[in-house]
Amino acid sequence: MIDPVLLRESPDVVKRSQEARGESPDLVDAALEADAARRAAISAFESLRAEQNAFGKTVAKAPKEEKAALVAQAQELAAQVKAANASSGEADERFTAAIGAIGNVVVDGVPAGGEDDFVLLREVGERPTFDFEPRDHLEIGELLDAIDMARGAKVSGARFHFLKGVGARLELGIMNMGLARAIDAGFTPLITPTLVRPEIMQGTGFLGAHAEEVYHLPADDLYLTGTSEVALAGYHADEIIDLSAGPLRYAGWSTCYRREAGSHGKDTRGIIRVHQFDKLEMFSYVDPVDAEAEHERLLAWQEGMLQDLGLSYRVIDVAAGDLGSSAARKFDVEAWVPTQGAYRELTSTSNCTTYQARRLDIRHRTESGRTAPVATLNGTLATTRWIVAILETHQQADGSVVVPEALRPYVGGLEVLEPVAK
RNA sequence: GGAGACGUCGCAUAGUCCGGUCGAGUGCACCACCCUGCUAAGGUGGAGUCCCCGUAAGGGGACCGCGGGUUCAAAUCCCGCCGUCUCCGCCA
Repeated sequence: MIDPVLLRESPDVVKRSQEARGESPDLVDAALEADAARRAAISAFESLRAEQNAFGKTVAKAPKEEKAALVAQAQELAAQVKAANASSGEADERFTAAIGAIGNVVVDGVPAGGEDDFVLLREVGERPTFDFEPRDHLEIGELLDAIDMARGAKVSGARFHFLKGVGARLELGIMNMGLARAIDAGFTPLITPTLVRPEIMQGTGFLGAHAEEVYHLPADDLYLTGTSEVALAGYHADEIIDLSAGPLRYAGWSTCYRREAGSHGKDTRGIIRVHQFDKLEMFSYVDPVDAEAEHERLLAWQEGMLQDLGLSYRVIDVAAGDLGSSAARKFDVEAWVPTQGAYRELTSTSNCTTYQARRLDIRHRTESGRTAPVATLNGTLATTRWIVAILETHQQADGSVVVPEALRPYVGGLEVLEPVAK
């Protein structure tokens, strides 16, 4: 949730952000009213409670014979307190709902508008050209006996796949390459739970507009995570963490599960969009003043990976209307996919400022000794989908694929992936 | 799966049977000062988190795993949930 103090003192800032997102600025006024109502209700309850507490002490000290009369008086007060407590609780719930409906205040400079209103920051690397008809990633994957969609569907249904042989090695290689770099950069590796409790899923904001995307196990009331960000953010929930030595950085390794509920018929071929994949995710807890700088650092680490894998890509500053509710700014790095003649998202990095931390109650101690919410940021360092860009970019006429040099140490020194005769 | 124990202010604990004098004692750790002069001891004081009112000083409220209930009043009684531990069984 956003900072209630900002809401109260600078509602115009919040309204502008809502407008940039294409969402209603009226939510801001509604939240302000709910805030005023909540505070009035709290005050009413607290003064009654103070009276009751004082009265309770006189009852306790009173001699036995006077107690009965005092207790009778106290009963009236108790009923009032109970009612006031209930209405302050309701007012608080209404306020929480009202402020929770407001998305994070976007960072200055984020383009307004929707999906197509992103700002292109840069294009890096030569787009590959071929003197033969390039094959798409699935065709190559099948030639290499690396990707098996048919058996994935047989065993688990549509949008499930097997990675086999060099396919499996390629995925582990990318993930391990990312992990090695993350460790070099000071990240602590973390293999995370992929089933989480409702409050963690809620706290990270994934049960909002995109709740349909999330697998739920009703028998145990647990959610399957679509990214390790969920567990990584929940890791320090309800804690006061120490940032005096700099950011806390984690590299989360996990399988991710997504229902892809709203994307029937989209990207049905191959492993671009699947229900289950693996991902290595960077996650930083930082002092809010350092958040934008950390965002640039996460982006730089991502770009370093793409560059060393020899991929052509562009970086976009995602428009406000296309941000999740927690993100104040998001950069996507999209790789060129030759057979689609398009850039496809390989990584995404979001600066959630204090929005997520406030909901999960993650704080640090400031220099003055007070507590304050931290900022959280996340960014992809490797996922299954990268295989698409790697196979297509580095393919050769005979169906073989050259392994980028930087990746070779992570796939047992393989230099070229050769088609398998069936 | 069966049986039982436990969850208190950083850590360790007292308090819970017999509800009010307990937002809560003690030890350790911590911070400030004093004393002393040495790799330590002693003394005094301070210190939790969150919210509301207030420019501030200050005042008020909530918090004893979480959520309900009983009561004028709950750390203490009742119920549910979560978690930890022990034993038995079962399966790796």
